[in-house]
Amino acid sequence: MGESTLIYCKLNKIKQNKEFIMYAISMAMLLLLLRFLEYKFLILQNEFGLYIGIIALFFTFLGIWASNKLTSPKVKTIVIEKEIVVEKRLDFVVNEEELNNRKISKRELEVLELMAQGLSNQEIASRLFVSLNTIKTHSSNLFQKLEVKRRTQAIETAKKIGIIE
Amino acid sequence: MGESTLIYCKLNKIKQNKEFIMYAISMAMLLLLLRFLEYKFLILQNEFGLYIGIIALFFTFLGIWASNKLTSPKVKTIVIEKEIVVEKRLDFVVNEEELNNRKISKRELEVLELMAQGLSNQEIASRLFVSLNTIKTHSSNLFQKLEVKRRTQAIETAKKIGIIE
DNA sequence: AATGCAGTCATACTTTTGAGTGATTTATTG
DNA sequence: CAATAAATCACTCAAAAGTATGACTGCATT
Repeated sequence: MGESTLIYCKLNKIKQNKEFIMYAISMAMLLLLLRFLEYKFLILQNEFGLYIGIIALFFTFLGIWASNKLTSPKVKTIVIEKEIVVEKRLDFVVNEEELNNRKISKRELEVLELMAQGLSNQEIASRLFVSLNTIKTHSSNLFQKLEVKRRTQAIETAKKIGIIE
Repeated sequence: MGESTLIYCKLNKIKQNKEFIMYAISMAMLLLLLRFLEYKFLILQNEFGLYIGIIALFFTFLGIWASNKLTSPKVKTIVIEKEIVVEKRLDFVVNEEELNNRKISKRELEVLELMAQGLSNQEIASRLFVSLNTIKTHSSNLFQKLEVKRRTQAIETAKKIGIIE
């Protein structure tokens, strides 16, 4: 009786109850088959039936234990690829080299940025608290430095060479 | 001797040699222990030794089989996060919805694109083999549909709502 | 002290852009 | 067939953009 509780505990520990119940039933049937064979071929005496059963049980669980403990576990690996879209515009940095090469001043860059936002010269002038003529001068100088003729081209070029976002 | 080669073949088939060699050794020792017990307690006769061994082997492999076949495999889910840097310009698709909602025609869109490239109205007219006045009409209509006042604003808005690159 | 540069502003002038209006032609669609 | 939308063009007028030139200031470098 002490043995059966120990077996029960082991079964609990393994935690695959359903399969082991099925297995226990098949095992019990095999034992019955053996008992039947005892009488058929007169190989065993009655008093040794229990002993054979214990041997069978012991080696069965030894096999289970060996398989569970010494065998590397079956692992089914499912690889899920999760796509993460990275926005490119987040890490915008001003191309300092172009600014230096073309000698574009801070003020000119300011004007260029407001231009790209679609402001008129008058609006830029008001925003920066200077006269309309000053903005015209700045933009004229800008066009020369960017080698363009119009503000739309200036915006296009400036974005391409990376001096505005 | 036929038995041991059979066992060896089965062990080979299972392909977990090292653990099963250890197991085989421990099993052999247990059989020796049982043989020792045979003489100690006089439970078994010599002629049944082979029978006991077969029973032990059979139930051992039954246990191994049961453990391997009836055990559900452990599912290991590996989530691989795959970073995809999206070039904003590469996968550009025209926002058809905005075009339809604002009722911007094909020709107007053409003019808008050339505008964004920095062309003047006269240059656009020459490019499309139409008169300057036609381009003016197109751009005027565009500005109304985009709810802007200037071409620079038109470009800005058009890019934002995704109707041009 | 002299030089150079960025930033400012002005004046005069030309070109481009844009608003407003109206008209014609050509498909397409109900 | 009539209605509609798209595309075309013209004309006028006003506003904005852009060119060219010169000048003044403050600041830093030489």
